[in-house]
Amino acid sequence: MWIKHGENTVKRVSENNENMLLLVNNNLPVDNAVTLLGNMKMTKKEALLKAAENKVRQGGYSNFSFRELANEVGIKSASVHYHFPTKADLGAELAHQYTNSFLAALGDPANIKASGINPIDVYTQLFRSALITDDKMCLCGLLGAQSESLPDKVRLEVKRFFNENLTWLTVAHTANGEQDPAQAAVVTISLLEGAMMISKALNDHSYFETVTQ
Amino acid sequence: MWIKHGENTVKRVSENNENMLLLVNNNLPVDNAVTLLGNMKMTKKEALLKAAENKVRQGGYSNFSFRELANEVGIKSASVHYHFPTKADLGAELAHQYTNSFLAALGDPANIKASGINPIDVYTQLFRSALITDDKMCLCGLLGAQSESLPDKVRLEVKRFFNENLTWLTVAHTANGEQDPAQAAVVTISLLEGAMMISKALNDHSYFETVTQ
DNA sequence: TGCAAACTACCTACTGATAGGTAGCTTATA
DNA sequence: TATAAGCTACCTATCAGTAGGTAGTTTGCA
Repeated sequence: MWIKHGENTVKRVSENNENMLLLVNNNLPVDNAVTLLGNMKMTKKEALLKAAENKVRQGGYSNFSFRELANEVGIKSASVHYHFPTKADLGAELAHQYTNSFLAALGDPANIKASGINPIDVYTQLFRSALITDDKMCLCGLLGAQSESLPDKVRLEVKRFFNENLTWLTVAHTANGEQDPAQAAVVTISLLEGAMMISKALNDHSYFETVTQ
Repeated sequence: MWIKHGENTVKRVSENNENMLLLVNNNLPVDNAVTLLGNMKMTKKEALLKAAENKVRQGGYSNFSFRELANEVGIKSASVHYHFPTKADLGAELAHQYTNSFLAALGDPANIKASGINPIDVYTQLFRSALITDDKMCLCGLLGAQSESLPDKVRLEVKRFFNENLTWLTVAHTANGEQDPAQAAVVTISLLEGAMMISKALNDHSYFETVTQ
């Protein structure tokens, strides 16, 4: 079923899911076909990653399957392999993008400090919103804990998350005039990841607040 | 193959694993049949829990299967159900015993303080040996992080671990004359679990040492 | 004889993965 | 401008392997 709509073509993809509409912008490459999920516009690939993120942040790497993701996104499980050849590829790309988004949201610690704000407060706030807004663990925190059982390429991306975060925090603590910024960096990230873990385990965000206050 | 040996009967269990010997003490109830794993004497049930602990501390709750455990212990997967009706029962008992062993190893914080030792140092040392000696995560730390995806009875035991630990630490910090012992307790456990997570993720125990020094 | 602790033999559900096919679109060529 | 070739993003059908779990049976001891 095709509906012409200006420069776009809208197609109903799934018969048994009325919300699943494929919107093809005729000026865009086919590659950028987007899916309307409520108000969110995203490609199938993005939707798959988003669905996987939710699952992994609840129960770790083995908490998602190609079938589950496919059902949520409205395609068949075999088609997921078109976007991600193997599960490890999906996991690695997920951790990679998570790290990039995280760092982008943080911004430059020097600029933050220059504008009169403590970069450590910004860092803490990002962890807080990950826990409170999403009510979920840090993706790489959970994956880091189960590091030993991960495929190599996933473990490598998780390592990258922590190395990049330690670098950012070391710069931030240096800007704050800390005497041992590298140590302060490890303490900061340990405290936040740990507080997140306790809050999830006891199902009570106030533990996170107790630690960060 | 059975070998009489005094009051014991030794049986080779697995053909392709020469170390797997079943030692039945004829004076003990059959229930207490013990397995020789290297120098360790333990019942099949204990051996199953030990094998499960190793798996879970590497990759979480879904990182062990009845088949794997059975192979390691030298019985069939169906026989595991004799000791643990369901996987959730096994997981719950595992977390329960882990908590008990942990608390037993800690001892009484008041007694420790009375003998002139800082109980927080004892607590830190127990975490350190869990990480360094076993090269593994804290069982309940990993399970706590993936709390949302656990069966109810397992999640409950994990909660118990953290509640008991927070109680212990609050008593310890009170003995130390801390102004806010409850807050100090959450900070202590967050820091240690977090440091463990980072050390596992980056595969470098020195991060734990950096945090605890 | 009764019971603990295993066994054999299965089952259903689900896992990630592969092969081969197709509709609609784009690009290069004649 | 028409057509051939190739691409994207899916599809159906199927695979071997593994998951947890069950029913009924056997074994060796007390």
